[in-house]
Amino acid sequence: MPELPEVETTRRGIAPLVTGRRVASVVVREPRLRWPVPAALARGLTGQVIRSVERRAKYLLLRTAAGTAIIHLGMSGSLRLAAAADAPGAYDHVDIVFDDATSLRLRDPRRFGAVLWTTKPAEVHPLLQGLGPEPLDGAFDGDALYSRSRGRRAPVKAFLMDSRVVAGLGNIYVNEALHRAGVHPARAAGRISRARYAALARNIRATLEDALTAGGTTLRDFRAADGSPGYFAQRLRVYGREGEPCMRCRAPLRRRVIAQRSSFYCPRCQR
DNA sequence: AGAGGTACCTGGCAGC
DNA sequence: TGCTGCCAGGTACCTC
Repeated sequence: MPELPEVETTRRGIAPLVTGRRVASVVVREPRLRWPVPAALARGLTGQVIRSVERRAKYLLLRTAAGTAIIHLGMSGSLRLAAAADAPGAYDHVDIVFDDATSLRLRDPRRFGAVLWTTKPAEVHPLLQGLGPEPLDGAFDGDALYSRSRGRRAPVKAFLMDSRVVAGLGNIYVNEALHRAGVHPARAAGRISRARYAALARNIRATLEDALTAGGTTLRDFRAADGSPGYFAQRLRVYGREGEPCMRCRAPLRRRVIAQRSSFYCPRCQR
């Protein structure tokens, strides 16, 4: 579920609650996530103070003096602060317990998420190393997309979902940004002009910022760290709206699988 | 190098 | 009510 705005919403929710707190223990009830939760996580985190909570793409980074915990929410993960008396549920796989007995609790029914530990700078971790620019950074613009896209015949939708091209864009927001920019999702990435990539970059940024303002998108079960849902689902222009009229031109929206994922678009005003 | 397919795992929902 | 089949927000990894 979580794309960049949901991960960032989570980060903003937990950062003030865990920054400066000391880890007393780590409880791993189910280590079988995307990758096994390493024993080094508990060894490394215990006794450490959380210095900051940062985000790179869809990865959350809990930084300490000894190393960094890397957390990915996968498709169904969520994080919240649990009280000491709060009994864990069946999908509450990992608790990072603080010295006041509250804990940062990872819930992940589908277990596509991950919790890893690195003592090196997180930026050089294999999962983070090849990532493209952050779409909300000032440095991200259409030229970054244009120059990488030359010669690429893959659909622009697949191109934009490649985290080496731009970090953190998932299926929902790619659909939305392409609609806003008037670009057809199946168009070959290498056959889009510099000017249109500039518009696309602007619309990627605007879409993500709007979603952040709304607290993310709750389609099924996304919840922010405080349990509140995201309200961006009501503002989605194309995602999940097959057959409904395009908000711009009233033509019926279509759904089609592109790059193995559902794509929603307007056949009239996306070219 | 790039493109396309597969795999991981489980819940929710539509349709019968 | 219960069963079946389909669908899902991510992404590493494999092959061609």
